[in-house]
Amino acid sequence: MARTGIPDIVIGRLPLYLRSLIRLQQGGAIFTSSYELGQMLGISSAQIRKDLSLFGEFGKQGTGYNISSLTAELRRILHTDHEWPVALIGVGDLGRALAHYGGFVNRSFRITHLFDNDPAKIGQHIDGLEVLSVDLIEKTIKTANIKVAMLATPIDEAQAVADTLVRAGVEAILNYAPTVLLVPENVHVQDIDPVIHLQRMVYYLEPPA
Amino acid sequence: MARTGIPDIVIGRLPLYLRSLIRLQQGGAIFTSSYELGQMLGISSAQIRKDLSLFGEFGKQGTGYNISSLTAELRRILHTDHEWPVALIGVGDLGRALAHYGGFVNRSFRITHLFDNDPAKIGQHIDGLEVLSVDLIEKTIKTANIKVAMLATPIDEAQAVADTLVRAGVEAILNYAPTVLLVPENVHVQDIDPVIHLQRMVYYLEPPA
DNA sequence: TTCAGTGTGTGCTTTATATCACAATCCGTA
DNA sequence: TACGGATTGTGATATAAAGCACACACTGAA
Repeated sequence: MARTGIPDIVIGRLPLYLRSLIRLQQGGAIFTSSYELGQMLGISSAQIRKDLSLFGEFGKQGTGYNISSLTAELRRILHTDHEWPVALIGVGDLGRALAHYGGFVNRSFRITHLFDNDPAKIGQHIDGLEVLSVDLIEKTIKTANIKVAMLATPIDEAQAVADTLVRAGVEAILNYAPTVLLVPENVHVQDIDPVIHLQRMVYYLEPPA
Repeated sequence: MARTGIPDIVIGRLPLYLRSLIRLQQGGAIFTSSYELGQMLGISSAQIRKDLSLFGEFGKQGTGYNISSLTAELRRILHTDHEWPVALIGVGDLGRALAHYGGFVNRSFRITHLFDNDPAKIGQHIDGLEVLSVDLIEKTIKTANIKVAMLATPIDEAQAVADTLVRAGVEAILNYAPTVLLVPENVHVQDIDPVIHLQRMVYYLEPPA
C-alpha cells in the first residue's frame, strides 16, 4: 500500500471515519454507506468514497461498507491495529488528567511511562505508574523502544524536552505546550492549544458590548 | 472589515501569528518580518503576507511589521481585544485541569462558570468558583450572556449538554468529548480529541514488530 | 542626494482539494 | 430469471489554497 503520495489531509480524516464506524458498530449496525458516514461527520459522501479509494476497494455496490471489515482496514492503514506505548512528560494538572483518561486504551494507545522534573513528583505513583525523573527519559525510552510521546510540560521546558525525546528515538509528539516545537523532518508533531481553537471561533462572534 | 469572504483556513492561522508575535514581543523585539514569522511557524512568508493583506496593510516596505501594532490589529480582527467569559461543563479530571490552567486569562478568555451533574461535585469550589448543577446551565448562561463554552463531559452526555448550551445562547463550543456534536449553523464547534491526533501521526510510523 | 539593501503587497501561475455525475455492480423480490 | 432500488469507485470538472516573483517603498549610510 502506498505510504506516500497520500495527502496528509486525507490521513487526518481517517481517524474520524474510524471513530464514527466504531460508534455505528456499538449501535449494532453491520453495514453503513458513505452517505451515512458523511451525515455523521458533516462530510460529503463523495469525499469519503474518494478518500477510501486511495487505499483500496472496501465497499460493495448497492450495499455499502461492512463496518467491521472497514474498521479493520482503517486500523491496518493507520497502524492502530496494535497498541502503541506512550510516554507522558509533565504530570501537572493536565498530565494527570491525561494519565487518568480512559479513552486511550481501547483506541490503540497506552501510557506506559511518566516523567517529570519536579522532585516532589518523582517517585509518586499515578494509576500504578511511577513518575520518573526527566533525566531518565533518553535511556528509558530507548530501552522500551517507545515512539510516541505526549508533552505536557510548561512552555519554557517544552523545546528541551522535545529535543531529548527526539534523541531517544521518539517520532511522534503530541504537544500540549502552546509553542512551536522544532524537530527533525522525520518527527511528527501535532499541537493541542485550546486557546488557539477558542480564538479561531470568536472571530465569528459578535464582540459583546 | 470583511467578516465574510475570508477563508476559514486563514482565520485558523491568525491565532498562530498572534501567539508567535507575543513570543517575539516577550523577547524584546520591536519589529519582525513575514520571513521571520514564517520561519518560526513553518509557513511561507508569502502566505503570511497574503493572509494579512486580506485585512489591511499592516507592514512597511523595507522594515516589516511593528510587533505591537500588528498584535493589536490581530486582536481586533479576532475579537480577542477583550476578555471572553467561558463556561466549563464537566469537572472531571480534564475539567479540573482546564479550570486550573493559567493560560487562558492572558489570552482573552476566563472561565467564569463551572457545571457538573454529579451531586458530589456540585457545591465544591475550584479556584474560588463554585460548581453548579447542570440544571442551572440555561438560566445562568443566559443571564451572564456567555457565548463561549468548553465541554468536558463524558461522551454520552455531550450532545445533551451541547443542546442545552445552544438553547442558552452559546455560539462557540470547544468540545473535548470524542464525538461529533450536532448544532445549528450559527454555532461554532472545535473538537479536541488527542487520540485523533495520535492516530494521525502513527500512520507515518513503522509499526513495531 | 543617491544608492544598496531589505521587505511589503499583489497579480499571476501552479498545485491541491473537493465536487459532480454516472457506468457498473450488487441485493432482494417475485 | 429479470427488475427496481441502492451505492460504489472514479474520470472529469470546479473550486480553493499556496507559491512565485517583482514593482514599489522605506531605511540608513555616504
